[in-house]
Amino acid sequence: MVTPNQLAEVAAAIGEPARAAMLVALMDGRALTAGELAEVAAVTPQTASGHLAKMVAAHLIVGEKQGRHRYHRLAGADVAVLIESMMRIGGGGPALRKPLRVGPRDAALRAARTCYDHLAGQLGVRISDALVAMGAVEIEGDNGLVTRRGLELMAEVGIALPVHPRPRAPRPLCRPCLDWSERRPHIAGQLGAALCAHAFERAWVRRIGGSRALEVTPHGKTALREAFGIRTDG
Amino acid sequence: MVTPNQLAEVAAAIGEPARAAMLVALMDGRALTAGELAEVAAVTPQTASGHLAKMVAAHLIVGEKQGRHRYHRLAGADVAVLIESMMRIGGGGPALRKPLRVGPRDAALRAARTCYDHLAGQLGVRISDALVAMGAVEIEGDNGLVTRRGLELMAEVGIALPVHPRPRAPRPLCRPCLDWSERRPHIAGQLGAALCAHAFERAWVRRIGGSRALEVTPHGKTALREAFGIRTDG
DNA sequence: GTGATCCTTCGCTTCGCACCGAACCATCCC
DNA sequence: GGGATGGTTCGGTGCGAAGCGAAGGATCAC
Repeated sequence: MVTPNQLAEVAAAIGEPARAAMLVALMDGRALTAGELAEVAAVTPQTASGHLAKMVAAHLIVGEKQGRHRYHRLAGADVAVLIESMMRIGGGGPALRKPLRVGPRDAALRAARTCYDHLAGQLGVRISDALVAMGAVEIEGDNGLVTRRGLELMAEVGIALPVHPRPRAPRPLCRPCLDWSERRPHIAGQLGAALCAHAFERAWVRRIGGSRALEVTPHGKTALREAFGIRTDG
Repeated sequence: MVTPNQLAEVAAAIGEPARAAMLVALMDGRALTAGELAEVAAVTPQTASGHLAKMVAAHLIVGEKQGRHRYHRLAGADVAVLIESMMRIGGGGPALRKPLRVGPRDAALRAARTCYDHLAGQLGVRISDALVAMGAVEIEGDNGLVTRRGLELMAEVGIALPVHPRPRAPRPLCRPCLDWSERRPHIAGQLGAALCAHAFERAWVRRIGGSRALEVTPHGKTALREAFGIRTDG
């Protein structure tokens, strides 16, 4: 039998403006402190503490204590895609009224953004397409895998991946994630996270105004073309 | 800029036990009257009326007046997959604790069920695979299309589809829908709905105890093998 | 027409919970 | 040690919403 009450609990944990604001702030995959989350939600620290406890109990976020700070992040990519699909229903209007014009209206968000811990938007999809075309990864339906050639390529570029990629690992090496705006898969999983981290470390991309939107740096344009043959102008 | 408040509105519209129960009852794609929904939610009709109005305002369901009855159904397949993914988070526990064992625990639900208005579960995925193998449909990422050969095949089997399948129609002819338990795409859209309706009309399948779970009838096993070459025993 | 059924609107009560002030732990810095 | 900073716990207040009873359309059956 299914569970209507559990459904209500999860939804109720999201359905409050302050908590929703916190979740949106966590959508980029970063871990934020309780105080920072209190600020983005415009509530006092003690109120935020209660909200965070509720969301942890609902398995939406996880908290980790570090010194006198407590960092919170989304419990998983599942939560991120859940929230994105909810925003699509709420923002884009009903599917029956306006079937077109899905995705964020902000052009910058459509061009490039982070989705949980990996790259999304046109940039994410282009990288994904390029890796498929190069035979580095294979994507079929809901499953994805990194080929031997892909492992070599990542090593060349300098992206570290686990040496023994076990199947059925706690976190898959490569997993397709449906892109919100492009409606096509981009690469998530450990490979997606590693690519994203690498892009930040080498300053291929940087956040626009601390948001989820990204811009590709001039140096990044060159590096992306050399590494994966991707054109990012246009 | 993104919209935390719209997110909260949608979630709040789901996050109440009575409303969640109604949505779960509508998950099979049928349209239920306000009175029936009041019963499944265990509230009085006047309370249910208020709940239904809220969910209509949140674009989760749509209401249609017929005589003195008012039928309500989910606003779209988007809503159905949203609710399924929410139940996955709430029911299966956090993704970090038990990464395996996704999908409904009920074996019958895994085998065959309805998802909104089309077939899902092993049965749905097998039909989808068979149609792809026969060249009747093509699925690529988030897009799907019915080939000329597929139209011929449907005509042979006796499944009616719109004669002029316009691209960008208000509802796509064929759309892949990620299967909850199988984690692979099955066929939704108008073709998926037509297939499901046909399977019910010809008594290929029937509901188990009025739930979303389906069983394939002996006659259905034969018909599915003849029409699409699908084995349903095992 | 009259009665019955289905649904909605109105008024009211009650309960939950978001919010903050104050006080209380934990940790870091000096 | 003392002080400062980040978080949490504890009461208490107030708003909002879920719930039902009663009354009011709307539609069908006769």
